[in-house]
Amino acid sequence: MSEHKQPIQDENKLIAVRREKLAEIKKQGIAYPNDFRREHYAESLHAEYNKFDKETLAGKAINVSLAGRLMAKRVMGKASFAHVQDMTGRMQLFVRRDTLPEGHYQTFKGWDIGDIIAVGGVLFKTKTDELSVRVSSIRLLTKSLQPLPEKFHGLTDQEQRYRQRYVDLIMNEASRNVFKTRSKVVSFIREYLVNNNFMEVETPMMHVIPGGATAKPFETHHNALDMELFLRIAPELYLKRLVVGGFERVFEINRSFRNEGLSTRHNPEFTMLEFYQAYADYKDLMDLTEDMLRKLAQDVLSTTMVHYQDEDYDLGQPFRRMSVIDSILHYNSDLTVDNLGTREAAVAVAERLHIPLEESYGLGKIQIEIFEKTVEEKLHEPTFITEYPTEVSPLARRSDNNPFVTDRFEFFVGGREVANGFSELNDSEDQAERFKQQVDDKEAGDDEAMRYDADYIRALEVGLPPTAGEGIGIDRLVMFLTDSASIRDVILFPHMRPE
RNA sequence: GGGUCGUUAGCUCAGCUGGUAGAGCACCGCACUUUUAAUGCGAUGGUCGCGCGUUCGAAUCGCGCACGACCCA
Repeated sequence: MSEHKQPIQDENKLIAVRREKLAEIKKQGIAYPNDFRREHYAESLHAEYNKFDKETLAGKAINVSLAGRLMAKRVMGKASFAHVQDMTGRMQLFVRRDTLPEGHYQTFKGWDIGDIIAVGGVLFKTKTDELSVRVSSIRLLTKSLQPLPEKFHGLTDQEQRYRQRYVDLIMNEASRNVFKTRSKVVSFIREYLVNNNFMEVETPMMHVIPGGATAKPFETHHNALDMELFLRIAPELYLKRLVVGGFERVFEINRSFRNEGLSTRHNPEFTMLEFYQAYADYKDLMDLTEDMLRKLAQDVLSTTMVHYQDEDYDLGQPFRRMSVIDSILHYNSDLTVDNLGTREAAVAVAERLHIPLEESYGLGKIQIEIFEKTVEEKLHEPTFITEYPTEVSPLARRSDNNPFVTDRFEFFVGGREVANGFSELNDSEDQAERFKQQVDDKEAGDDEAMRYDADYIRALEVGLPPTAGEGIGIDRLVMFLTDSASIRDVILFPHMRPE
């Protein structure tokens, strides 16, 4: 965004009035003091003292000091009520001329909604039994120049909520709660994995060869080295190098970047958990995922029942498990195994479903197209889908029973993909062949196909122990747990076009 | 990329078949010592997203553009 400072004559009158007040404050001394130290928070005061009745509370004479944003102000002549909001909640203030030093009440009356203030006083309960502070000292710490949205409707305009998230967070408790939940989700997962002997690591965000997923990368340039670099599309290949190095359980929670369209489910930068466990297979990870998500919900929501977009989901029940083929047959009663058994038959099915196909698509890719078109959105209850075709799984280990498919699963809930895991391909020769196939696809015009990563092959040649790995989209998981319809609602600063 | 809807005061929104731009809240002034969307009285506040066109006259009709929301691919 360009310079956003506006000429004074363009400012509206509300801001002009506040700027005049600020000028007056500056004239009188330090306008932005930073010597106040608070001792209390709204939420803990409510938790501790709401239970006492008026008389008991008065007898205790609890002195408190609070700071926060002035959110409401009701002046009734020589006394006023106000609400101050801190990071934990709100507290009502009872401000009387006669209990403040000379002149302070008059000053207070000139303050605006949105100003940051500090107060000191004694707790009491009003005649409606609301815990409040009888204010005996009051200071302005930061003058707010921008008027906040109207108190009743608040800020409802989606665009402004995303662009001015700071205002959204001031005005909308629901929005604050989403991001508090998000923070808890990440903390819980970190703790869960660390408790299971996983080690948190950080791997490069800027890649010479973008790998670990099929997606279009963002390109950038290193000036000193004069070379092209890519923002990572996944950390996968580096994390497996670490397993080669002997860190047998590693995880990373961080951003990846994909140069794709924006939608309610896609932001160009998004947060992924990836973790890798040696001497484990994809079934072990399904078990881990199920256990982790169940405990996550219990920890973060205090229940395994999740309400998402008008439906209830119970993460306490065992998660369903079915193969790609079985799921297609389950949701397409008109199809049989034979309809999916050969490329010709599958093409016929796809064409009937109006799925656009490319010449290069093999049977496995076509099966997945049919799966995505007819099954994915119907996978509401928690479900693991397994046996993904090798053709669409260039980094996954082939199944011992059927080399057409891999030891892979994806996890769906609420009709959305949330996790993707598999037994890792640790046969360096097979991996080299698969990279070559990807390179061929790329040359044939698939700009999402992977590149050949020779160092990764060398690492596999050093020897990757039998390992399983998984990625979980944190944004989508948080959407599910916070009943958010759009990924923008769970990203503090979602990508927007410049104003 | 396609479709639908939206953009009017700081915020939330009205504004009919084209005829001088409205409300509530906020803000400013006055009154008010237990209010909580405080109340009462008074005043102020607009590039109607941007551009072009039709018209005597456009917030309103048409075309284009920008930004956003939702749906579809």
